[in-house]
Amino acid sequence: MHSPAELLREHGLAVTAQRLAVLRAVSAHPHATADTIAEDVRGAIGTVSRQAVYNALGTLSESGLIRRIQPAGSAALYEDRVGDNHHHLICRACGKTVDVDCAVGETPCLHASHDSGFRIDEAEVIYWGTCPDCRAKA
Amino acid sequence: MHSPAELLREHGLAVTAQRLAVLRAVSAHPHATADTIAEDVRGAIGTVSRQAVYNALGTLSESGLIRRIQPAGSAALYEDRVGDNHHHLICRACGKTVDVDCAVGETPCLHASHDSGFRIDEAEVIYWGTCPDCRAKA
DNA sequence: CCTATTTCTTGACGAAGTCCATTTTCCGCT
DNA sequence: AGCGGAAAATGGACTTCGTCAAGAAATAGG
Repeated sequence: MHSPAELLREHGLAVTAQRLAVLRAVSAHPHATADTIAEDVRGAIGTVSRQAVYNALGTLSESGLIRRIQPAGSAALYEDRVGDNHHHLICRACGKTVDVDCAVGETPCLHASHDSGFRIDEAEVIYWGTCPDCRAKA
Repeated sequence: MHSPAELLREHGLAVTAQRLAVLRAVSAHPHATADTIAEDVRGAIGTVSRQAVYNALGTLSESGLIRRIQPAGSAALYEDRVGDNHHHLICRACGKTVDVDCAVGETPCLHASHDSGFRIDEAEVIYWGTCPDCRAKA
């Protein structure tokens, strides 16, 4: 088992209160925006600059400790569920975002029909629809 | 065969020089940004307000005459290839975007493993990778 | 404990897009 | 053709999300 602090060190990152708080916040609020994360972090450690939050989220994403998703028409969202090739289902009406496992198998759509010579490293899948609540309202 | 003007009328939209020019521009530059479209339109009809371009692109997208894709880290792109469930392959380095047909079949990933009660209307797939040119440079 | 490096803070800046009030254009009707 | 109401375009201010950059502070390793 690794503590969050150890996790950071293993990735060559300095351990700071801000980063730890960001990690915790992402874990506590899956699919939250940078803004929401910042608020949570402020509640936890008093004050953080917006830039520190963006830095932390960016660095942690690059290190693979968290994952960033950027759905059309909204700010970027962050989650701590990484390494398991899952996708997202987003409500067009209210923005509610839920995880979905891939329908097809291990690495679902990881192979395009024709790769045009590209070296593909990720297949990003977003399902768009209407959530039960918003369907009820309509 | 439908002329562009007829196409607009059929969708209950007024026919304006701006819209026609936007349609032509999208057709001429697949995967272009609103900005590029605006420039092309200016070359064609002299002058357009930015807002008119955004309006046209938005309206045409809603009517299904063009399609908008919003890749992470770049402005929205527009294309006129619609109705054939195809996806996109984008180079992380240079942003080059190419169409790919779905690997799995007709409506490829259109069914998530568990829909959480959502009514899903679209599966958006973006493959990320490195294009041949950028691989050569590296 | 001391220094070099990394990280955080602050504030200005930038891109992409939206809002809104006004003017212009389109389109069905006569 | 000409007219009147609806739809669309214009121009400009404004938001939101995010980046850049310079200096201050905290971290890590000897």
